[in-house]
Amino acid sequence: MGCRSCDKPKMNYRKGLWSPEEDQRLRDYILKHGLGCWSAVPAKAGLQRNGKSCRLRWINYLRPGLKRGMFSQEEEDVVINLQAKLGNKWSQIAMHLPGRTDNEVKNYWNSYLKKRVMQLGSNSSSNPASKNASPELLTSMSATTELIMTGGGGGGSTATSTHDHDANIGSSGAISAAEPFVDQQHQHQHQQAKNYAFADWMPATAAAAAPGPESYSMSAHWPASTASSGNVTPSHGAFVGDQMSGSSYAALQHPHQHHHQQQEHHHHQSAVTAAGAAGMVAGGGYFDLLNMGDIYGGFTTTNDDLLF
DNA sequence: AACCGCAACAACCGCAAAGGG
DNA sequence: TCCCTTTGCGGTTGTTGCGGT
Repeated sequence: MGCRSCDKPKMNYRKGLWSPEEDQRLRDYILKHGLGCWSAVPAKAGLQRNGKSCRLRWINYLRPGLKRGMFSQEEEDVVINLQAKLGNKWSQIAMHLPGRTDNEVKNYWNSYLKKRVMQLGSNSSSNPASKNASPELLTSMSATTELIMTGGGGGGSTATSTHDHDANIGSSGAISAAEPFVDQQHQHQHQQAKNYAFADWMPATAAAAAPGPESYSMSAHWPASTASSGNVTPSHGAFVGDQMSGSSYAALQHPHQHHHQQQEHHHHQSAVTAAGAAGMVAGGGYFDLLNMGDIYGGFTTTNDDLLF
């Protein structure tokens, strides 16, 4: 694992959000050279980031094949089930969700699912909707709730560690997707078609059709002034690949209502625009246009083998 | 209009495992 | 076998923007 040939002088690494330029550099470098020694990437790619940051950025955001957008009902159920069975083993959970990263799963759990599970746990006796949930799911959810409850009350959005409770989790086995969980509470804060379309992967022509900061997808945190500076030339494409067809991810279209629709709209309207230019499918899973076989040839990232 | 609380999520931090010299 | 470096993972923090008061 060691990579002594990659030794490099210490330097002041940049921190914080990635600029489009940095993304472009990293992406270009990896597409050209493939994955290798992360610690060498910053220097070779001309980035003032540390390798760790580059790796994280690649895995969580730039990597082709990532599915952005709302979690489908199936994905949600898988997360709930696996969280109950495995605890906070986000990387393992993410392995069952092609296109999702552990960070994304973790964030989704911490910001939404955990509360929902807790809420469900407290309402399950009186909530008629719970009757429609599969026994397995309810079991797992109650188990999850128990784990959370024993972890301490707490509110807020701060993550509460629930792992290392694995021993308490029901044993047996096979992880099966629960039946669709009809939940009236699903008029919830589920993320409505986020559709941040991986827009920076879109072809330049498509990007040109969706000009402005909006075309920079979710790094939308990046100041518009920078993003729209014109220095960035997105050169990638978003597409809904064959990976989607025939899979349960058709369910990405499920019509969850978003409690914060306006907020989501604000956050992601840009990408919708971009996606419109690049071609998108309702429900919003996005895959890269590039030939994944070419790109993934030498990749060893955690979920890669599951993606394609 | 200003302030505050909250939600969402990107990114950082620290630790442990893995692997080469 | 030990030491050092890299990588992977999970927890946590920081940033941004919205809604409510």
